[in-house]
Amino acid sequence: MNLKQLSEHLKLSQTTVSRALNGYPEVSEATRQRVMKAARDLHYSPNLRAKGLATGRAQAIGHVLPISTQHEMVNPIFGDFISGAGQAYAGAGYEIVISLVGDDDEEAAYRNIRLRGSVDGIIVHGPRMKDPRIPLLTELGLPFVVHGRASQIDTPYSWLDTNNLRAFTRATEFLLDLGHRRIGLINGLEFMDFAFRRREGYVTALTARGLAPDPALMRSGEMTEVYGFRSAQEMLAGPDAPTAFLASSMIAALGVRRAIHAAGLEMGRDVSVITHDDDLGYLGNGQDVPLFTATRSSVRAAGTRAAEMLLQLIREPGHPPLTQMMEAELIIGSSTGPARR
Amino acid sequence: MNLKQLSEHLKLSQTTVSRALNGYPEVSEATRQRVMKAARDLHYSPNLRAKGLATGRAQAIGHVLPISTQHEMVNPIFGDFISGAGQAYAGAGYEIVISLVGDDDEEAAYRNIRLRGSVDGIIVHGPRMKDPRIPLLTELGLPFVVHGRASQIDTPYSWLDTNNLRAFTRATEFLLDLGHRRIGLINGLEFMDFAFRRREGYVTALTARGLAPDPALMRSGEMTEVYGFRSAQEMLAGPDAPTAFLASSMIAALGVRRAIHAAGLEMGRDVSVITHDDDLGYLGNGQDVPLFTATRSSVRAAGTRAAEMLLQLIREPGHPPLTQMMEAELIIGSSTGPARR
DNA sequence: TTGAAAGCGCTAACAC
DNA sequence: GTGTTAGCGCTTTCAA
Repeated sequence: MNLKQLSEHLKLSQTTVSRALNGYPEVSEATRQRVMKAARDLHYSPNLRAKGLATGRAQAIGHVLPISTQHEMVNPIFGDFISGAGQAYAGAGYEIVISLVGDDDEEAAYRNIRLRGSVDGIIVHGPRMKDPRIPLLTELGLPFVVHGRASQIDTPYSWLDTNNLRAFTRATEFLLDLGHRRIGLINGLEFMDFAFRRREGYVTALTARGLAPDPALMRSGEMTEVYGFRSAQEMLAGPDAPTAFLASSMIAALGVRRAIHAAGLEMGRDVSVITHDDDLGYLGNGQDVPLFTATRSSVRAAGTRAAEMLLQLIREPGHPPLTQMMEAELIIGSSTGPARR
Repeated sequence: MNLKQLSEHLKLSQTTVSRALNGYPEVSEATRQRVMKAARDLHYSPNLRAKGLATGRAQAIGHVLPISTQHEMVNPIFGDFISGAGQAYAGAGYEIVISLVGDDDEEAAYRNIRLRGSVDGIIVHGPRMKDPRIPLLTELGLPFVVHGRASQIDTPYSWLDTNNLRAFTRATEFLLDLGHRRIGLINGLEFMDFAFRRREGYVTALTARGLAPDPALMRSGEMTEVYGFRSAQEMLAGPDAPTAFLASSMIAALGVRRAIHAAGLEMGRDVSVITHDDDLGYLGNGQDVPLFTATRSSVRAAGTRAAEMLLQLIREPGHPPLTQMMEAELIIGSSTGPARR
């Protein structure tokens, strides 16, 4: 069933039917009702491609996932984020288009997204500290919102981010307050902006207490379990081993726990661990588990919010950039208890 | 830059340019080269919407995620699966469209996907045992491939699935061989097909050894850490506590480990745990961690394969259904060691 | 308040 | 081998 068929069925012109369906004021209320009813009864659903061609709007939002040989993992929160975003799009009649972009031909890929015209705006995922996509997209004039930030870019752009610096500052302070002086940092890849900011938070807290950050206690890598295990194992084997760890992901923290166990130590007695867990939001309520967390529902909320921001930018071209900071919750469970030092 | 402009620039008709670009044989090689070069130089990229309108093909594949109030989590492997699928699509020039479908208006949603014409085929995620989407899509004539299966549906359809039954049969047998007789099953929601089959595997292995499955040792729920913790805690507190656990997800297994620890027991000495981990494929190599695993790369491979299957079905309408079974790897690490009973 | 007609960017008969 | 022309399904002037 297409517009033409529907209009013939109703003995009206396509124009009138189209107007009735799209809420134009000039159709009489009677016709509108009649059209609406027929559309429903006959299961009419407009062809988005045709509509897009005619209007120049795609009625779709692109979510771009950078796929790199250096960091192969797709962030597991992606599903939750997109499900939140989907909620915002659904109301506005937008579809979601996923684009996977390798780091080899990044510029061409984004230019093509623009030229192909299949999206009206995009959400940029996984920003690096000096992400070239931001000036590029600005130049291309394609509305976009970054999920995260790029610390080394000064020109204004729209973003929504978790306060990673503050989260790690607080976590570090918490451990310092418990008396820890040697705290291992098991961080993500630090060319990724979120990881860079987390380290900044860690370093900030240490230096504020007059402690010099020790490079031997800082690791940066792709956050797998094995990475967490090896990093913690090396630190624990070294001279002046850490009495606490700050892990940038639940998975890496799993490895850290295993290393602690393998060293014959006990979590919460000999060694404390705090995890930042926005990469596994569905952990539950974190009961008894010490962590900073962006829970599933907050990741979803972030997705919805980012989508709303983007839709606003699309609706109002020329609108100045929108930004939003989300604070991470700090949940400290019993097993963090003061470590024996 | 569109076709018209490009053709004017080249002083050729749109037709010829279109043919040259799309590999039709009737253009002379010289013209084709000239056209290709100009297209590259001028950053020409065809408008997919217009192309789709003209051809009737959308050049896009839909991935449909069921969003339910009963199981809110988006499977974290989704990102990896789609990144694998994306690779297959990229080569064929397809885009990825994500649709989130609630369980309230499922039928209407799928009908609309069909009518809107924005995808040429879909991948169905998260199948339930008797999933109504399968007969519906068959009726609609929209090519589809199910990621997983629906045990209670007999009519043939295309699917790609992990051998969950076999994985859990083997895991259970492994524990039985170690001398365990009381094995707790921490399973996913059993109206989901994967969870149903996993229980079948567990039950099969027990009964084959003449053991009756004990309902007190079987749990079904959404796989959070808290769920694993509570389930294991209850079982351990009961009379005749289990000496081993089989957990359907890494996250739930985390909770199980915590419950074991809280009960004053030790993993690998008092209690063994095996995890099926296709929901967290990026765990690493599982070294020292006992688990069945669909690794990140295998999840990705599954995505690629499912996509290839779908593309074939789209290319050859009327092709009989394709099916593919993937075997889970069994990785047993040292900490599984025979339990003291 | 309604309709006729042009056009969005592209493909595909059908000529030549 | 290349060009002309008529759509694909919809929106949007312009006219009535």
